[in-house]
This record gives sequence, structure tokens and C-alpha cells, in this order.
Amino acid sequence: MPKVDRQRRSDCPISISLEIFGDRWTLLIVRDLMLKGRTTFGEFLDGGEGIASNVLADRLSRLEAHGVVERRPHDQDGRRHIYCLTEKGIELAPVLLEIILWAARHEATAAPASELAVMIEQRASYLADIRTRWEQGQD
Amino acid sequence: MPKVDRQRRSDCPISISLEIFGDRWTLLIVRDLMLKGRTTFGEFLDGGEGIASNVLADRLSRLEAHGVVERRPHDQDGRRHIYCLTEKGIELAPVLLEIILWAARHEATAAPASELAVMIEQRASYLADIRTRWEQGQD
DNA sequence: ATTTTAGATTGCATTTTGCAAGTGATTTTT
DNA sequence: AAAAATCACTTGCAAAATGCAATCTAAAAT
Repeated sequence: MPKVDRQRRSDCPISISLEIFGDRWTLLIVRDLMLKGRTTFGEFLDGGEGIASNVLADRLSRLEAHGVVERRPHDQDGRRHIYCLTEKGIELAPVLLEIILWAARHEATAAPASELAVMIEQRASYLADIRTRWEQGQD
Repeated sequence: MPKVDRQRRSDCPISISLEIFGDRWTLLIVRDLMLKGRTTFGEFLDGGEGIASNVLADRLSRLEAHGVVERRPHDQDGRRHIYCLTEKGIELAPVLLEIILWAARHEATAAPASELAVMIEQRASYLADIRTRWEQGQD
């Protein structure tokens, strides 16, 4: 049973945010949902960075408890669930975008230059596309 | 002696970034430096969220090792050091800005509406002002 | 010379993480 | 229909990180 702290350290927006996604894994799950089309437990587990299954289970239920992610039954397969971003979750897109741009500037990353160019030059429509894809996934 | 992992989980820019600042405290130090005018160990320690001194020491040397923060001797007081953001550090401004805006939208925060309005409506000049203040601090 | 202050470091208990193995409810294969 | 595989977890346990109070060292103030 994962704990969701209700007692806040402070009312600072950054502090509150870090209590939601301030760890090594949570934003990778959001990335998988937002940018990589991954939707199930197994897909997150095989996401590339090697998250442990217990940590994944904990982070998913935390994200759900914070209203960032929603868990739905899979309609083809009763064993599975589909995880989706909520409105609150999809609105993390600008945060992820700025993190990507920062890392691309200051670290050696795998981000393709062509996509970075779009993020910088067509920022608004890049973000709009993310939202459009999300809305279409929301039957 | 703080450890700085040189072995990366992946080349994903988000993953790399989280290895630098993916924890509950690091971005609060950056916030203090960037937005609150705090520059010394003691000021971070009394920052409001109650970071432990050993964790603070660890995060500062980690930030230094990653080139986000620079430690300089204090010219008035030999016991003190001044911590400053580097160029790499000040470029986290858009990340912090988006985190603040996200939290303000989706959580109950202490962010003043007037400042949020400036962040949204005058985004570019808000960021420019942060940089200008930083440049002026850089003797 | 003594006390106070700043910036840590140390020791220790608690919590979180990582890893391997196991479970139970479906599906798929035979 | 029975057996095997798959999916989403859960459990047990060692290792690492965190939180807390106390301590330490160098420099400053008295």
C-alpha cells in the first residue's frame, strides 16, 4: 500500500511538484505515456532504463493517487490494464519539453537534432500535437 | 565523498536529467539560487522545507560535480562560501518556470497570481530578467 | 583567550531501492 | 480439458539513501 503524503513541506509550487514527481523514475513513466505510446505495466517495465517492478507499481499508484494517471481495464485482455495520462498529466508536456531542451544543450543525449529544432522553432504546435494525440487516445 | 554516477541508464535526455536533479531536494536548491537570492549553506539550510545538512552537503557537491553550481570563497568571511549557478544552472530557468505553472494550475500553491500572470503573459522577459539578475551577480 | 558562528561530517535508526523469486488471475497453446 | 505462458503485481531480503542529533574544524567576534 503506497503512501501519499498529505502533509506538505511547504506551499512552494516547486516543492509540491517535487513531492509528486521528484524522483528518478516518475517522469520516465510520464515520458513513456506522453511520447512513446506505452500504456501497460509490461511496456513501462521494458522501457529501457530498467525500473524494478515493485518501484513501478509504487510509482503508478502514486501517479494515480495524485490524479496524473488513470488506470482503465483493457478491453481485449482481462489481465491487463491501460494506463492513461489525465488532463493534469498531459499538462506536464511543457515541463518535459524544457527538460529535454536543457539536457540536449548541456549533456550528450540521444535526442535527434531534427526533433529538437521542431521543439524550439515550432514549440506551440509541437505541444498542440502532443495534446491532439492524447485527445484521440481518450475515446 | 559524494558519488556521481558516470554510468548512464540510457541516453534519453529526460533520463539523464533525472540522474542530475531527479530527487526531492536538488531543484529546491536551484530555486533558492535562482529565485530567492540565497547563496550560502546556511541560507539553503533554513530554506523552509527542512533539508538535512548532510543531504544539503551531498546535493551541493553533486550539483558542483555536474557543473550546475559553482562554489566560491566568500570575500568577507573565510568560513563561508558563495554558491552560484553556472550558465548550465541558470538555463534551468524554463524548467522551473514550467514546473511552477503546472503546480499553480493543478495544486494549491503559494504562488501569487500576479507573478503567475507575468510568467505566462511576459514569459520571455520574465526569463530574460532572471538571466540579467544572474549576470549582474557574476561580477 | 574564550565564545560564537558557518559549514560541514559522523553515527545511527528509519525508509527507500534494487533484485530475484513467487503469486494469482487470465489467456493461449496443445 | 489440461498444461503452459503471460500479465500485473507482491514478497523477502540485502544495500543504499534519508532524517536526525551530535560533533568537529576553522574563522570571527567579544
